[in-house]
Amino acid sequence: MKNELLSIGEMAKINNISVSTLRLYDEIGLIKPCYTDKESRYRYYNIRQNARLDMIQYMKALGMELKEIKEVLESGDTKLIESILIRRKKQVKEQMANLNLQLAAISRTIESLERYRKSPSIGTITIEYIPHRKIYSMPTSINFYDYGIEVYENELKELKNSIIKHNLPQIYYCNAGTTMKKESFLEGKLESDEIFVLVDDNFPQSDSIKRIESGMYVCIYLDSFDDEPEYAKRLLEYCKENNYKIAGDYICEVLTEFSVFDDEKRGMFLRLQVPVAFR
Amino acid sequence: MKNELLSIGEMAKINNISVSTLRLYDEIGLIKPCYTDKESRYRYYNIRQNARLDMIQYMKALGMELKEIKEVLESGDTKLIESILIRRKKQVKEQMANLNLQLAAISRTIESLERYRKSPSIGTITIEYIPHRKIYSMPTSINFYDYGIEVYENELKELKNSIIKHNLPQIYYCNAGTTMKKESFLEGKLESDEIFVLVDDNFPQSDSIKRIESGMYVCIYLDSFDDEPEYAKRLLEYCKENNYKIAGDYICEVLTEFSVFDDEKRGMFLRLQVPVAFR
DNA sequence: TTAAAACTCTAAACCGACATTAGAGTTTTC
DNA sequence: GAAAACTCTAATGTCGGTTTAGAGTTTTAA
Repeated sequence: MKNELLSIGEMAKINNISVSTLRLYDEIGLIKPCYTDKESRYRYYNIRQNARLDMIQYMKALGMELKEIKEVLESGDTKLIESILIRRKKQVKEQMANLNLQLAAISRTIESLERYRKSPSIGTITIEYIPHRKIYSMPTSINFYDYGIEVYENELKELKNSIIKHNLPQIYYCNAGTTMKKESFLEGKLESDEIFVLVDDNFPQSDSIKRIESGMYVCIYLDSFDDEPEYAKRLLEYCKENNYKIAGDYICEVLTEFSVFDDEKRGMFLRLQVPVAFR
Repeated sequence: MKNELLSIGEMAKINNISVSTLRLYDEIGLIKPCYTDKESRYRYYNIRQNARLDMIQYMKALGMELKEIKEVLESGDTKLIESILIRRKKQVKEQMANLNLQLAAISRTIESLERYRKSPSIGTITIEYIPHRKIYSMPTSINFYDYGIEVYENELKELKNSIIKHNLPQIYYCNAGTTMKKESFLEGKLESDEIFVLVDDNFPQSDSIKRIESGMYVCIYLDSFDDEPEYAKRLLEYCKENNYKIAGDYICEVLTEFSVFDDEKRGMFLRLQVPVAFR
């Protein structure tokens, strides 16, 4: 085999890279053809240049930027590569943590959509066992039942900002809800107590994390916040009629939220629930 | 709290988003301000629009593209979201697998650089225990010792292409090496047998994967392929002088490769090695 | 030798999801 | 009423390429 020159196409082919990428690398000075015809401006490479191209591709595979690769190749400084790689390692770890959260959130969302499709119709009352849950919560500063949706939106924003401020993963910001003290519920008053988002075990521990115990709940389904007062009343009446003993605080839980139908209103699927004791 | 209008800046602030992003979303029709002043063209939002913006941010956090989000919001089709999310889930899993390989490769590279800095000087002969290794290998079709570096480069390319063709992770393409039969080595001939890359346990099983057993090796260090014949000879002589019994095939291993100093030659750190038996 | 096929050239535009900038106009605050 | 703070549009930059158009060059086959 002779010391042949390779055209850009040949060089591209044996290196599994595109011709335009090779031209780009020439342009930014990452790897220059060993010979360029002065007339035709055709680029010609040498098979020995594969070494450099391999190195470039390897560093790219490690996630380094072209600028960094160029710097490293120009300086010939192994300390520089090392510092870049150490930085990159941290980055990759962060990315992986993010992807993990994302994957969990995607799964939750798909499940939530499935549940939505198979859920009972509006107004249905059920008695369900609900496993324990974890919530990230904040006490409400105003009783939004006395005001409109705007106040609720504000409270929700504050909850979200609190998550952001504490550098916690924002991806749980679906499946929100509110609670109300058992006493208020029993009196038929609507008094918000706290606002929350459901989180899972991946969520970092903090003071704002509470556990809602598992148990039997009497539930009613609805699809708009506006109807909450009416449906909460129905729920209470149902419990009284059946002599169920209410064992804890009332929860209004967003099962699915897709404001896809209306620009301004939250398109929702809600479940109001109170724990009941049978003994 | 009144039904106030929010300026773009206020809207941006409460939603932890930039003003320019809000303008972009307006432009592409993802979320339009509920009112635009006809004179000043100032944009004004309503706090109830947070619902839609939240939804957008949530879908973005799930890794959906703006185009997809727009489609979903416009169609109001939960089936569409689901199909997008299922696709996305696969994507995320692939990305995670890639990042895992990348992380391992970065660690290997950092280690390799460290080793390079602490390694014995060129020509040093050592007797080392080397743990077992796994290699992805191909028999050489030409004895490149009889030809130049070009032939070696070609063989290396073929090995790489074989990895690509079989859809195996390319990131192992560092730490290459060659082997030679024990008999050839003993006769002082240089006859390449196979060319390989070192892989780890993450690498998928295949017919081309071989195991090199752990054991005691007599090694010599060098920094250029050109010197291999001479150093291989020294290694053989050393073994003979000390009456070491050569117990297996000769290996030429690239410990560190950084062609950062020279455009055309592989800047390398090599270790020639033969297993020896003491009993 | 010549025509066709295959290749290569430069320069510019495109991708996505924004960020930035310039220069002009508007609203709020003091 | 002035200054500060905000907002507007339109254009440009970011990264790592890919694509395209239109022109020129090299190789292949007849």
